[in-house]
Amino acid sequence: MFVILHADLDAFFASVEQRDDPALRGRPVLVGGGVVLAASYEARACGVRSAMGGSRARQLCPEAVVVRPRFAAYVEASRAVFALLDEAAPEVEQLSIDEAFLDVSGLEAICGTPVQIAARLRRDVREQVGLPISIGVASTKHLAKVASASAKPDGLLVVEAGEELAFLHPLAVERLWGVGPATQTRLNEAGIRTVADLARHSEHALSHVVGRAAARQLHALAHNRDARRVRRGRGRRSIGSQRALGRGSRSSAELDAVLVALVDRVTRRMRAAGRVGRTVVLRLRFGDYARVTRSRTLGKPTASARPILVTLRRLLEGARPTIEERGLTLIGITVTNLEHVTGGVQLELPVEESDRIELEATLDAVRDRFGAGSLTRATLVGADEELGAWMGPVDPERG
DNA sequence: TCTGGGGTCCTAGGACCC
DNA sequence: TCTGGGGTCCTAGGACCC
Repeated sequence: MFVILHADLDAFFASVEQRDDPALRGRPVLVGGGVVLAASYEARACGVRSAMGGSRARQLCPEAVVVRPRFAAYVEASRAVFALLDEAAPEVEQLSIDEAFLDVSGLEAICGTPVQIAARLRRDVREQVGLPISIGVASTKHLAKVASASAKPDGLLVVEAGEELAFLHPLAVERLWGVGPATQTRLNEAGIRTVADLARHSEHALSHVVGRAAARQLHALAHNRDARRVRRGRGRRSIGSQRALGRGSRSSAELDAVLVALVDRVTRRMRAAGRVGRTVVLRLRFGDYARVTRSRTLGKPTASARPILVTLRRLLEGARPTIEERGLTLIGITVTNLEHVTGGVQLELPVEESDRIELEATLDAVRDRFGAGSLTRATLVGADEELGAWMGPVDPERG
């Protein structure tokens, strides 16, 4: 039985602004003018939500103070919080700048009960970083995440062992992680409104409503089956950058300059991270807010600007008629199919028995010893062909 | 609701190979 | 000339998350 904490800073960017400027405390604060990146709880009381357009937000909450985002301050605050999280548990999985899972199983003798750990963490973050943080405690990741959302703002919610389904089933389906507007609409149209409704349907029946993969996930979650473990980051799968262009039309030279700047930014980040990528994606948004993507896969992975830029220019050229017709409001690029820069060592690990638990433990030990990003490829060579086929699902490439 | 900047994962069709 | 089944890779789009 596991005990998992989900820790989530409340209205993170807005809370940092209120911490650093006493004049903002107790007042509705919006971070970001064009689009709301974060809204303080005072602003949320008027109905403002993050990702809302700035004009709509000011209409709902005319007395709100709008501040410019200060990303450096948020990164700094996040680092300070994660330093405390890392002290609180051996296994910490960062989900985003303001959110993490902690595995506190088996720490009772040393650190106290999970509730004590969570309470201490909340106090430390408040006293040492000056920010409110909500924590959910439960036996699975998913439930801990739902619990922390229920605990907000500045709260602690524990779902006791044995009480999981009683907590989960009355909730509306959109409270589940992975159910957004589109899935919610489909489920509602099928008469499914609560998690209990979801639990009454078979996985097969759900697959007709939301597709196979989503059905499998929702069915499992509705029965509180979630075997995902807390683990340190796997390393990113893609690196990208984008730029909104506003309404006015741009010359080819201007568009090319934007493209060059984006390629420069992305390839710098790739080199800094020691990553190379094979697939280049051009992302465009038009005047009517329709979006398209165009992609090309290169012969070999790279992090240098030239081949990536040349590829993107060709893709952009292909889209020129549409751009001229509808106007362009956003250019984005993404490099995916990332690999780590090769070099380093190759290890050969003998596998004594055809036991995938053993093998996974061995791979985990390699990650622990050399870092999560160290393991880029595992080739399984068996004494007979059975082994390779049987071992396939282990999927060690995901290191 | 009139729209930022990052990401992740899934689906589906087509090309191509055996 | 017509016909299988399975697998992988690529491309495009969609949904979701913070």
